[in-house]
Amino acid sequence: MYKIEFNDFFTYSFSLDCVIFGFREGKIHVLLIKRAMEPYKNNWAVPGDLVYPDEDLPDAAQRILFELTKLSDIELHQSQTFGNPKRHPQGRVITNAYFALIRIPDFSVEAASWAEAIQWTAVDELPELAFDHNLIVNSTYELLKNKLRYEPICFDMLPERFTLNELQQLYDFAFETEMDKANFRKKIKPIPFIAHNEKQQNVKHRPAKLFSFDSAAYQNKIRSTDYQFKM
Amino acid sequence: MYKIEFNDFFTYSFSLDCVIFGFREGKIHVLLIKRAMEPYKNNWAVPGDLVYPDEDLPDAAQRILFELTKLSDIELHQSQTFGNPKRHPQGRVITNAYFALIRIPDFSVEAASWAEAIQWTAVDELPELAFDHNLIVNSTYELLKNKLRYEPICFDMLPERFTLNELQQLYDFAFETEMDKANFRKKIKPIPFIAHNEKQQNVKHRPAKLFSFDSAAYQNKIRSTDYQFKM
DNA sequence: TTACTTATTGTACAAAGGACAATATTTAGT
DNA sequence: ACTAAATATTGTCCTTTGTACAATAAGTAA
Repeated sequence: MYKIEFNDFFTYSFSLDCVIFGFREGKIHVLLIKRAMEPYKNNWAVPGDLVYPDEDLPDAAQRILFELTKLSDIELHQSQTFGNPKRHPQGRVITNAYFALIRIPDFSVEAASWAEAIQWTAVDELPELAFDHNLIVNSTYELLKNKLRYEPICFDMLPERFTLNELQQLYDFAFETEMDKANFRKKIKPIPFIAHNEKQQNVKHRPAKLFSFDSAAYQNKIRSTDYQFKM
Repeated sequence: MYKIEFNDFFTYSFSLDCVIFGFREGKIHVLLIKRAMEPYKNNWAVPGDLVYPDEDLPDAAQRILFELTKLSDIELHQSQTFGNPKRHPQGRVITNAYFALIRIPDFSVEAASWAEAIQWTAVDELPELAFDHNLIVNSTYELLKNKLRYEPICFDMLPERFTLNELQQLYDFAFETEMDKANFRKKIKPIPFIAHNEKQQNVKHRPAKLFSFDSAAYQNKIRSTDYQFKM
């Protein structure tokens, strides 16, 4: 295994930053880490690492995500590349952003050795981040919002079983809208769902029905018809 | 100015490839260069170059485009980053693709010193290209098709004055459709055009009227209404 | 003047989208 | 058991958008 570290001779390198999104309490959140070392010690940042010399980018993304969250087999999406020569105080580091969508309750976040703390932060309440990470997160969030429109990736953030209102909350937050409930349901009609004989628990009003995204039926539908996911 | 070259000690580097699109004879074309040197000597490739150590990516893209086409002030869009460790036979070269849209007749292409030949090739007739350039061109073309749907960038490829049929030909080619002429015109109604008192020349039938894209009116419209370009 | 070719506009119907009302199912309190 | 309160879910009307296809207009070439 390679071991790469910043040192006095460091001048040119390539890194990969993971922007990890989740959905909680009606808002899309990003996983942030508090840096335990210089530069930007004690600042919040998104988890990233240098890419090994013979490592492919998707592999590096999986590795970095796993090292941080212990999650594997997560679909990772390439975002943009950021290469401003001044973006890293210690030298030229071109970084490639990837993003992943996960279910927040599915794992417990723990600060890894090089991180002092770790936490989920709502994307509309970001603090000032290390390096150009505000730019990275915001650009990637724009990309996410775009993908939410044309790909059924919202289900990677929602619980496996969710209510249609939770689904709408996600879209209302992302698109900054307040869609009519009835019209929202008409809009999502073409999406294949599995309706469960199970209802919301612990609410003090009529509980909503729980649904799952029917991935198999979706794959089938896009293959055999000219259906195109659209929100 | 920096001078960077491949040599025996070369192991790790960062380059930028420009995918330059244009529209001609009803088809979207890509500008290809025939390499005059190893590796992949005599193979076709998209123009690219190494990024200077203190050069920002948009600057590098402008420089490389200018060196090749002598065009400046062209809007460049970032595409994807390709980092397979085996993509370059002489070492690890991570490359970032950018793309530009230009009006083919607006300049004459000339093979630069390091290129033996240069030519426009229709995107549906690409030969086998050097490195992973087929992957780069195809991925970037997918991105272009997506942007054509939501941004009025088609006008960067069309002549300043064009017929509505030429506009439709561009979209029909990109989307692999054959839209109804009448319905196409209804679809583009919201787009602000300048209608000229000028007609197509040298056609042996009723000549079509010429239009231009009204950029100022478009900017105004998206600012003051909730209009969103959509094809 | 006429045939031919493509440009441009119109009409009728279907599908999708939005505003808003009506009904249904729970919990909590009496 | 009954009622109020809260949210879930469905339905209706109407406007906008999309599609198929027909009709008309304006050039060229004999």
